[in-house]
Amino acid sequence: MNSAAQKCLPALAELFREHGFEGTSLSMITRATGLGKGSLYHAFPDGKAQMLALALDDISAWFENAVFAPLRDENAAICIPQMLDIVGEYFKSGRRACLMGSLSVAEPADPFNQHILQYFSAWKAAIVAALACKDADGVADDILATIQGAIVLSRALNDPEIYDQSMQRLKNRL
Amino acid sequence: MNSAAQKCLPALAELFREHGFEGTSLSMITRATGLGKGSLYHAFPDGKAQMLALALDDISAWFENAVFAPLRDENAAICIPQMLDIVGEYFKSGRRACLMGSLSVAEPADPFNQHILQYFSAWKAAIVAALACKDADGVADDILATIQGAIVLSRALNDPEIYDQSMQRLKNRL
DNA sequence: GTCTATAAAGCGATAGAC
DNA sequence: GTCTATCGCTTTATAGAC
Repeated sequence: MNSAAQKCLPALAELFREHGFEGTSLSMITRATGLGKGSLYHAFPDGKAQMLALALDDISAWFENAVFAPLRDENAAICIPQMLDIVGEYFKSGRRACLMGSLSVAEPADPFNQHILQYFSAWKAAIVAALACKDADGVADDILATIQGAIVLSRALNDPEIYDQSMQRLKNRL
Repeated sequence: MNSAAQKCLPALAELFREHGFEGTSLSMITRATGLGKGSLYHAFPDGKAQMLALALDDISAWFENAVFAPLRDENAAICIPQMLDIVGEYFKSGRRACLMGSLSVAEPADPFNQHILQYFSAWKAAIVAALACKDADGVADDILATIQGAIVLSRALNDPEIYDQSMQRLKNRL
């Protein structure tokens, strides 16, 4: 993949986040990236589906470095709350949707289910490894579900405080 | 609204749930409902947007009767777990997405934000009234976020048990 | 009230000049 | 590597027969 393609992946992710896969048109993409259709198809020969697939890979890579890796290096009591802070910043306290999460509840799904499954599996595995306690599996599910649910609810009620307060309560009960 | 329109609202909701608003085409709708375009535009003069709007109203009405109303009639210790069971059945342990929730994280949103806000506000208010305890607001957010997050996660990991176990843990900590 | 036919616009994708 | 022009198709929506 060339650097022009690499550079526009964040903009693509943002579009898919806000409008979904079918709701994001090539004309929206040319507008947002400043690249014509010719350039886009030079960078992404397989078209829109590849744009989403690579945007998802880009997101996974970011999480691997910024979220999953640190969980393997420190002890749970410290690193889980740290993770929640980093993730809260990434999702802008729920103002920003989770692309992986939103694709898992709607959209064509089939071709991208693998990306989504791998993302959440890797995240969960990293949390389980950090916890190393009884029912770590259940607690990890609880953490991930609370994050995803807080995003949905704070967006639905248009109130980022709901996200922050949900994370505070999550920290308290861990 | 005529009865033919009323009758096909559940089928419409199911389509929008699985494919999103933009991902659901009129040809998919004619196939799923058995109604031609002429009939559809007779029932829904304002087209696809009205189909979604009325499907959302239909969902809200169902929740009002089956979920919100019972919360106002009984005491919290009994009715909250009962609500979780009814809702779990409705969402088929996360196999079925929440249309309101999925619209709140993606899609055109703007025209439908009001429906979504009202749905979650009413649900939250009913829970708060049933709880009648300190920080009822926070606990209600916790309940709603856990439900929404459990749907996202169990769909992403393709494992309905995650939904059921999340609800079990939620009951335990209430 | 339901159908078929059709209109107008936008879609994803391609070709070819530069 | 980026552009413009264009293809073929599907989209939403409408018109009019029955």
